Amino acid sequence: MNNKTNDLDTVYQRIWEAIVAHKLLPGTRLKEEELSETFGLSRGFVRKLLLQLSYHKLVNLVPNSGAFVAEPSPEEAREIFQARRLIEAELVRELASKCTAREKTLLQEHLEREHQAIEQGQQSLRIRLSGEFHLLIGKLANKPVLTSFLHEIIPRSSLIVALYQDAGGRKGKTHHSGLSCSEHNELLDAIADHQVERAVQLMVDHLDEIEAQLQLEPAADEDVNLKHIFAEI
Amino acid sequence: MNNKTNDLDTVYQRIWEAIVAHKLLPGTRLKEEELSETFGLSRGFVRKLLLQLSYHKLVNLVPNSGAFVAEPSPEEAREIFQARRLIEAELVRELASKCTAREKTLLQEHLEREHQAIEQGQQSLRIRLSGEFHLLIGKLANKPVLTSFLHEIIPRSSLIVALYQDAGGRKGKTHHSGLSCSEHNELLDAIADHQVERAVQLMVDHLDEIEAQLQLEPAADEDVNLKHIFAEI
DNA sequence: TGTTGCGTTATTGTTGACAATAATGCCCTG
DNA sequence: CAGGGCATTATTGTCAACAATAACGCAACA
Repeated sequence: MNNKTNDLDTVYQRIWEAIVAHKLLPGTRLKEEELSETFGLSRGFVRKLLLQLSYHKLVNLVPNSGAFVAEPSPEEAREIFQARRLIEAELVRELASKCTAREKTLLQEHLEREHQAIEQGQQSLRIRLSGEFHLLIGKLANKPVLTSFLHEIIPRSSLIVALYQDAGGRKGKTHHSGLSCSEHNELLDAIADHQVERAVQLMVDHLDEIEAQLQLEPAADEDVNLKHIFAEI
Repeated sequence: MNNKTNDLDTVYQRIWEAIVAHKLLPGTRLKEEELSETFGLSRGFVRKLLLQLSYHKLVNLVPNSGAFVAEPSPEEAREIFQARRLIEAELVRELASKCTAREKTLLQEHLEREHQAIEQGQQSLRIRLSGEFHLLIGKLANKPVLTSFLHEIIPRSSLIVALYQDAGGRKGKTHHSGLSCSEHNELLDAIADHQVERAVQLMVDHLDEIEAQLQLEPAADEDVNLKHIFAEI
């Protein structure tokens, strides 16, 4: 029962993967004691964990009530992608302007791992690596502030993609893993070749592509709306 | 000794004002027990408080060592302003496109309070209100994600301005309060008149103006650098 | 039968005591 | 007298018991 790897980051990642893999559905309540005995952590640690998850908007922390895995709205989803385009375009611009051979290698190695994950069918690993590619760009661009913003929204992006990609009608498109990876490859080439504006455009297109594959209908008018309507009091 | 207003937000704000007003100098250690008896809070609360301050990068939380008020580097300062230009240009663009009469009024009322603070010489209030004007723009633009980013960097901006504005040579420019406020006025007019690109330009210029008034020399080579140099181990 | 109020239970929030750790100063030794 | 190790002290980190709160179900009444 007790895995050896019970530090905060590991558990954080396990929960994150569970959420993204739809093992934990949006709205699910995460009870402190339950988590605490599942992972063999004290309740204090679980509390910290939930706090972190809530900072990243992966769970909703309601005072005196509990922690629930987040269900980002379509509006939220759209704004997340707007923010990503804004920030990542800038990061790519910076990196493409000054990308060294060493940095190119690092990006290539990362893409290689992405590729392996796809071949071996490790879906949740693939999603994580895909996100981390974008984070790596920010890191190499040497822009800690903008990159920290990315750290906040990329996990949310993953949740959004998991939620809206083939949630509704399931219109044939199962996974776009290969597409995403090839787009990453193309992007890397442009960055390494210092084709600044082309790289920027590729990044924007890439993000548009991901967003376009989501089924972001105007928002279902369920009973949930009651809460939203009266939340402003 | 025990003020009535000892909730978390209030204390957070008091500490923030102390930092920005240079009552608490960068590098100062904030001992948990000290804060706890100063504000009549339990150590647990103080811990939460410090955690929040560290999320906003106003204090540096070193494990097993303590909390120190942050000393943002010139590079950090520059990136903060770069990020602000990026984000706030977008927010202004959104708001200027769809600014209603009611929103105009809200902004005007805010500027009025700013004006009063200047007249009455309430410096720290003025700084806070000035930041809150920018946050209000984000809020009215109805972009929670981008606005949450602003919430993270505007307090840092205030700290940076306090640190670098008349820190070094003190070259005659004491305060630019009036300037900043008049720029806010001009910006408001452009937004309310739906002059989108002009408003965007005014915002960028405004932020440039603030940054230009800072003395961001390459970084003072004090003993502090030792820490930075060996921090990468 | 539907609803309102109350009592019980389950869950979160807080606190204070204790453990672990790092800073400090002292003493002992070369 | 300088340097290194050790003991002391000050400070942070953790935990477990307790308090507060909200969810739930039951029962009484209209």
